[in-house]
Amino acid sequence: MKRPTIADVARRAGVSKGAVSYALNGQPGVSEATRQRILAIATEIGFSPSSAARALSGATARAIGLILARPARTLGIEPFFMELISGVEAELSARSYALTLQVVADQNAEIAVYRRWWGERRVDGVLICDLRTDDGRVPVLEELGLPAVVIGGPTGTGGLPSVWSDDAAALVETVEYLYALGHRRIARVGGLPELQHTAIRTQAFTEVCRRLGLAEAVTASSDYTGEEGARATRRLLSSRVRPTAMIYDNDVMAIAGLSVAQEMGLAVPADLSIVAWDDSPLCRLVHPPLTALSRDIPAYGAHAARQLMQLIEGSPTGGLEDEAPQLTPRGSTGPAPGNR
Amino acid sequence: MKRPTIADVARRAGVSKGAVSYALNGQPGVSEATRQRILAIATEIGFSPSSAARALSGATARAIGLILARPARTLGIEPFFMELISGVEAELSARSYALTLQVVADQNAEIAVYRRWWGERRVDGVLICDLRTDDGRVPVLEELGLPAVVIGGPTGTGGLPSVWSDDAAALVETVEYLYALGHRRIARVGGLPELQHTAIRTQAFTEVCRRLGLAEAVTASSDYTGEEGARATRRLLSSRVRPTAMIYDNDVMAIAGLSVAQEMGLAVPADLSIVAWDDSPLCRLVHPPLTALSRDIPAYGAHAARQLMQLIEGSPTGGLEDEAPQLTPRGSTGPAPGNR
DNA sequence: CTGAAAGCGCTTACAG
DNA sequence: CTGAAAGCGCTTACAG
Repeated sequence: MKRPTIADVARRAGVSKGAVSYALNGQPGVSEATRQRILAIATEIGFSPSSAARALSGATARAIGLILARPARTLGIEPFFMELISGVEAELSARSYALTLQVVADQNAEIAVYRRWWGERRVDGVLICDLRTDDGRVPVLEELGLPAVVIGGPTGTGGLPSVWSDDAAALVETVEYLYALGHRRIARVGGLPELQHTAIRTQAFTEVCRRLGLAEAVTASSDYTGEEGARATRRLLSSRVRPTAMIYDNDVMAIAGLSVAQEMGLAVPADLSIVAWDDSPLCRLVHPPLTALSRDIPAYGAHAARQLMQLIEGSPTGGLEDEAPQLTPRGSTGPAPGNR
Repeated sequence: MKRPTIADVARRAGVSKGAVSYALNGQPGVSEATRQRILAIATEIGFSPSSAARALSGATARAIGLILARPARTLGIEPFFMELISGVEAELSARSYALTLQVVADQNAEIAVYRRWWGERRVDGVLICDLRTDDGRVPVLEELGLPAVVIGGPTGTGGLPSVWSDDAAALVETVEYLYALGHRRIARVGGLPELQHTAIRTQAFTEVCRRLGLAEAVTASSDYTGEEGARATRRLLSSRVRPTAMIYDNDVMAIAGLSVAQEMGLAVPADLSIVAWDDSPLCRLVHPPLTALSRDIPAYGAHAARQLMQLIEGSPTGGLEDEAPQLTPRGSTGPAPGNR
């Protein structure tokens, strides 16, 4: 089956190729009656303009890129990325933009792909995740002039617009909530320390603990896997004065922490309160269900995609502060031991 | 910054554009010395050939498509898709192929996107997931002549090659293992009944139970969410003669089932044995860790991608049977009650 | 081994 | 409002 081209539509409509192009793209230059006739014929013979030809004649590639630079084993277990992608897609598909996804080993590989995509004109813009402190991708994207929106921030994004949420505020709210429940020894299992949002949360944690006069404000670092979450929990719960509340930087580690607590004979929340960052269906699967910091991740992705579309279309955009994560109390948090 | 074109490379090398093209694509027609000089210049000025121009002049788009037609909420919680994608990517990136990903609401939307991609020449081929019994995508892809590999099967794929694993054999092995442990009342919480692999598993389950003389071979249907897994478990465990072992079609439902058992005061595995299909790190996070049917999902994705590459390059391919899922016993299965 | 040229299928000024 | 034509950046026969 030969794929129809614009010439086929033009011939059947008895007009020039230019007229078909104008009709399809909603440009002035054809009468309304002609436009309708052309559109009907295009639909009838199943014509879609070649994306390559369009891109080559100066229009856009109608595709954006997203690169994930995490090991496959941590990508799969975190619902975050799939939820983000589905939100991005919702925004893109409304405009028939495609999403080009790539999974790479590290940031150098990621940067190489940006350079290649730029040279190939394969994408009109990119969304970048997992912002690091002093992120090497930012200057490269700025140098290339490849439109980019950072998912994260708001600092360290150079001149790139970002879509971000106020993690510091959410962390402060969480610690104050635990403090109100009587907790005085609060520990935290943080994510990869080189990630910007980890640093923001760690700093907020340290500051609010100091302000409230909590001495033992330990943050353990991890790689988001259940194994590391369990190991960090075991270590913290084995310390001389063990914490009565723990905050985890993702749901998988929180669930692993819950298991460790149970294995060590501690009741949750009677002996230990647990809070998970990034709510997910997993948090409601376990017993007790986990108190979590919830946010609408698909919406987050959709907002980032919308900002990028704007940027590609040439409207300046200053980025967007999304809603801060909401503390959603469930069964895993309660009054501190000896405080009931 | 203006992006360099093939003409820039040709000018600096003092050759024609044709010569540059031959050099870059490893075609005969240039001397080795010239080729090396051209390649060095291309690297130096950061030249990558425009994917649009390449695609337009008859070469391939160097992209394949993958469409996921599941609701966002079930996409995120199942590690399956991300693991599959990371395996696909590993195969693609070695050849600098891009992956175009789309998330749609239903199969009609999916078919519409295939038609559009074909018309746009946006992808050279597609990978299709979640094969249904009497799947509407198969005849459309065959009619279009869009190269496609089915992830699933091996039946119901029409003339399309498929990469599949022997789910029936794995299910039989599982039931026989539970039977050997003394279980005589085994129930199953299956996935979406319209999916081909669900049907295959259900049929295998029914047959092996009949062969072993197990009367109560109930299969409950579900949508893979924890909520439905929990509901089905509650219903099955409340029946007059409750099962002593349960098999779940995904890990999330198995974890939900474990929670329900605990909530109903049943010890796992003393009162109830649990088996999860598709092992994942989640299965090792809970207590007891779940016995599971494990397979290498990234490898599965990589194999499918490789088959598709072959198909695109014109080599006929008959599909591939991947390894059957392996039963991995952990703490959630044990002797049937009264059989210890 | 190399160069000049046609052509892929669009978009978009430029004439009429 | 419409048509003829140039041009996007490649690839690939076709001459030399």
